[in-house]
Amino acid sequence: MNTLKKKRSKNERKRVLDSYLAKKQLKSTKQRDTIFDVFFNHTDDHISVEELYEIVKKRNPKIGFATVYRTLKLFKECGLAFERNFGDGRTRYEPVTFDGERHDHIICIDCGKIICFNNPEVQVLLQSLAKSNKFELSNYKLELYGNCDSSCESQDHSS
Amino acid sequence: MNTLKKKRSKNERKRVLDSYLAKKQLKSTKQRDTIFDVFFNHTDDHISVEELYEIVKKRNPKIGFATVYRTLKLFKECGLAFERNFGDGRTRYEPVTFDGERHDHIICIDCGKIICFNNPEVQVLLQSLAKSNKFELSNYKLELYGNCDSSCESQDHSS
DNA sequence: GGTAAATTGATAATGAATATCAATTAAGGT
DNA sequence: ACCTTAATTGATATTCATTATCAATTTACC
Repeated sequence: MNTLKKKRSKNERKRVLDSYLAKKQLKSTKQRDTIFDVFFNHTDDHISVEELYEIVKKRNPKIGFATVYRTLKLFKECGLAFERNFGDGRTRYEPVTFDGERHDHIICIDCGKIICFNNPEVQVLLQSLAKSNKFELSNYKLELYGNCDSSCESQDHSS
Repeated sequence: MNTLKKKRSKNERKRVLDSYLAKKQLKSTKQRDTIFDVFFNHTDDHISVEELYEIVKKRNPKIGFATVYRTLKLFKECGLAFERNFGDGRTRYEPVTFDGERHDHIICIDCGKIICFNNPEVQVLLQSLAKSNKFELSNYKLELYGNCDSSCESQDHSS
């Protein structure tokens, strides 16, 4: 089931990309296909451009990093990827998920424990909030910070 | 009333800064005072370092931009300023407000326009969400990304 | 296959942020 | 007020991520 779902959204993504390329009179290339595969099959969220470049290079060492930059920007333009900036000075990208598969995080300030949650109520509220400000919501970033109950001082979250 | 409030939080901030300087054995300087005044009296939220530097320079042309960078970092360290990264590659700072005046942002992907909003409903919902995950919520980060209605392609957010 | 236009990859260039370092300045003791 | 020490400043150089440039290559369409 999980596999099926993955495959389906991969096809959906491919369609989105292809239709965007057609619309903008851009071309389908091997490099874009490779980067597409690597990016959307990568399990980690929010990968940095350089990390992605390193993986892509293993598949095809001839691909330059400028192309990776350009392609991620392309994915972003057609709504397939989201750009994130944490505090470390490098841009990260994450796949935009379809049909409510998104999740957000609660992070414990003391021990670094991270809990994922998926709350439709939040999504509805934010949607309407954007609308009342005349925005078409396409994504959002939400992180909760606080303290978890358990005695959690001992853990570390430095990476 | 508004003026009173401003004055009070300014004094509170001054106290926070002074006690931090004392604790860390740092020194009080004219440059820091100038930047302090300009930053906390500036009406715009989330000012970029360069924007702030331009204003500071008018008061004291001898202050270098490195000092502005360093001082904003200092404000951040002692909890007086938030560091924010929107998508435009430059770091922005905003004063940390006291007594629940927090606000969040909607950012236009195309033109970079930023709208602030303060929605109690969101805060209540997130509070209960944290609680149901056995977390004591102490802060959160929320940014909405989307497209604003107006023909925003023509706008520019680079300066 | 041929042609026009988009794409690529290597490299140069940009731009924000930080490091360096000699000169200056603040703070505390005398 | 002076002295001493250590922090600070400002000018400049440097780093590092990202973007621009451009000749060579590749794609799409006829």
